[in-house]
Amino acid sequence: MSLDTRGPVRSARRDATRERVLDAAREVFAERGVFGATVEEICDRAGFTRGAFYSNFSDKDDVLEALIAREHARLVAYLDGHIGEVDLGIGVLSVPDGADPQLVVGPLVERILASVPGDRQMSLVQTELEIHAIRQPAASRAFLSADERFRARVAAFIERGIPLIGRELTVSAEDVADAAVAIVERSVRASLIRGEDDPDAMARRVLPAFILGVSRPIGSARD
Amino acid sequence: MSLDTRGPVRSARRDATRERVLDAAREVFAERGVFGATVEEICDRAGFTRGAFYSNFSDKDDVLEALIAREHARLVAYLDGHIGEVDLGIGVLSVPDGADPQLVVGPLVERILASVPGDRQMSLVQTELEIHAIRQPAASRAFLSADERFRARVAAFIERGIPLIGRELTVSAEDVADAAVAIVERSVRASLIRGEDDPDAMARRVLPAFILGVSRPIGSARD
DNA sequence: TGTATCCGATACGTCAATGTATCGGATACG
DNA sequence: CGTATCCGATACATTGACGTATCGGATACA
Repeated sequence: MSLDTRGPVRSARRDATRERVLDAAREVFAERGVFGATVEEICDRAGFTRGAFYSNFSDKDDVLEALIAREHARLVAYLDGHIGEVDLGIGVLSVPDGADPQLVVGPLVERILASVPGDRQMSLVQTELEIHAIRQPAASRAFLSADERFRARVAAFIERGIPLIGRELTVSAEDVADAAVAIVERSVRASLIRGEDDPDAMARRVLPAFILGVSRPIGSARD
Repeated sequence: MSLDTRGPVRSARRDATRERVLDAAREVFAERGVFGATVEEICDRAGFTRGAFYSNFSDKDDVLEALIAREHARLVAYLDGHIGEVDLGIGVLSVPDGADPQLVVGPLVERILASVPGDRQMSLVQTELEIHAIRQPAASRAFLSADERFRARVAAFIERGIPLIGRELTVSAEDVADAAVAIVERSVRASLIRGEDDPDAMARRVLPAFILGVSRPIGSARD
């Protein structure tokens, strides 16, 4: 009469095949879109038959949910890791009072961009998950709250970072986060569309000016 | 032995049903994605049977191509019309030398945003067409060049507009165009995801600061 | 080593979507 | 008013994707 608290089944083998299926699902969702993806193609790419799939997931929506969770977890882990690094960077950069702000912001942007994954599949999956959330809000609660937390994290980072370069925001950190993310994402997508090599090129050129535009030197209050 | 120069068949009736099919295709591509869309659903929404469809288009790729062309034509027409209006607006706004730039840029941004269509279906279709171009570059030459021309037009508008408010760009007009479009698009999508009412809210708050950030008063040259 | 359990593979029925071939009503035209 | 043409509807064969039921090899454990 063991209590048997097992919810979803657990085993090394099972976890491994779930991972392989999720990897494949990521590819297929990226290339074909959520609705265009077929269970069959996911299985092919994973090197399994559909038997394996249905033994691990109930249907396409189920993998989608699992994938959203995994993507979010990865993204946050990635951010946390690299934003840690960036924080260190800012410490190193710390501002000689009255220095040219361009010269401070440039390297900072450089560091941040270097820590952002800008590959094709990432871009496609994120976009696909986002527009799926617009199409099917009910089916994407997970994405919604994940997105919210991601945004909060970026905003918090900005809020902490700006004072470290001797400035203060003139626009809410959330809005700055949204806009900055928008610029980076579009930079990546534009480079993919136009077949350019450096995904961050546009962001690198624009972000410094943007950051200066939404902030002012500490103490120079207007309004 | 009439020369018979007719390329694609033309008739009022034919054109009308093609339009209805294209409208339906737009809906379905928006809601299901290009790969997820089925000819059947397009026909259902258009109120036709598949017979009508195959009499007018050879397959899904064919409608897609036609839709890309139509969307681009519409967008450009829309831009031309409304950018004309905005030009007038700038004339009216023209700057009292040395005025607070915020006060000049704010209303300008307001005008521009008012002339941007930010509805759900537009946002979904544009995004879908864009990521389809990334997935299938070969199949999307049309979108590619259309996108290029659109971008050039926005850049040209910015290049003309900035001096009219007494400033000059410190970043290329193309980059500013890319980033501004990115911000507006994300503003719309974010409001859709979060179920907010005003699609342009974020853009309205951020764009003025952005524009000031990528420009400087004429004559205040640095570098 | 023997045995129970797990889990991926195989096989099957079902259904939806495709594209073609054909039909028939409407429209254009003499 | 009659006839030819156009074009959307109908019918059909085919394919591919789905989900279930079942089988059998591998792994875990005594």
